[in-house]
Amino acid sequence: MGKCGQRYTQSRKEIVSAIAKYAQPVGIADLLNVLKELPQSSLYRNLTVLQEAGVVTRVMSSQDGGLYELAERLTGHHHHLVCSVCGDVRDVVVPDALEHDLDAALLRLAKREGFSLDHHRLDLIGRCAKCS
Amino acid sequence: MGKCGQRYTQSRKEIVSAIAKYAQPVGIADLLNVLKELPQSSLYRNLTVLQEAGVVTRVMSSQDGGLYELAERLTGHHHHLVCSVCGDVRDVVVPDALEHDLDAALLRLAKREGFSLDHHRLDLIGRCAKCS
DNA sequence: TTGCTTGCAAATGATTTGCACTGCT
DNA sequence: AGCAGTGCAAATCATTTGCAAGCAA
Repeated sequence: MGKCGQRYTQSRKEIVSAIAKYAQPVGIADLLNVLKELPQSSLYRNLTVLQEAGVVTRVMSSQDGGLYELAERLTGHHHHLVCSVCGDVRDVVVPDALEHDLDAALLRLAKREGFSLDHHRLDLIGRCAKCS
Repeated sequence: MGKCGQRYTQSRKEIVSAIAKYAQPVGIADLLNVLKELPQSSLYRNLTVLQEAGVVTRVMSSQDGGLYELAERLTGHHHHLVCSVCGDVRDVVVPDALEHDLDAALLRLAKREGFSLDHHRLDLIGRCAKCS
């Protein structure tokens, strides 16, 4: 991992690969369930470290308890389908053309507001197939 | 308000007008600070009711503690500039043309995924003028 | 008078932290 | 040796809830 003194320990590897196994953001409970021997305090601590290291990202869900996923630089840029009924979150990729137009427009907008844009976050809210 | 048996009580009016006074999403702490005589349990309870009544919306912030704002049907559709340094959230309106294209594209996308789209949420992440 | 509201205090649940200990390097 | 990582239990913070009393329709 590197820069500072963080080590890429066994636990951290396991956490990352556990998250990687899912095709969508994972909650703490699920992770604990998979990594049975890992105490939750360690999970939390490691997730924080991994976040700072830019390896994982925390996704805000309306449901309590945050969800975690691999950082975009590992998975590619994507957005989320958020089911407002069951709280399920799934990844989607929007067409490049749209993404491009969006970026251009948002950059212009941000500039006008004196805001230095880093990236954007786009969620589609609605009902998943199950909850329709 | 109406449909069910919810009443538009004094406290609720005060909460709504307190939120309305801000030009941006407000945190619980700020609200309590303005509505000094209101116990926080009542604040929480009333915010929940107001949310269900479609009057206020809860905005997820990376910082702990949610932020609240008036529902879009009262303020108009808008998005957020989120400062990743100080956590400040400010409203922005994006050009109609873009909004329109976005909606069209997202609707198509959602349909393809078997997801029934209700609305979208778009945040611009970066640094506000102060934190640049 | 029936049912929604309120306050208060206590309960919850998610996340964080202190501390002593283990393990890399 | 010296710093980073770990477990556990206790602490913290935001939010929720039970209950008895107040108020509006």
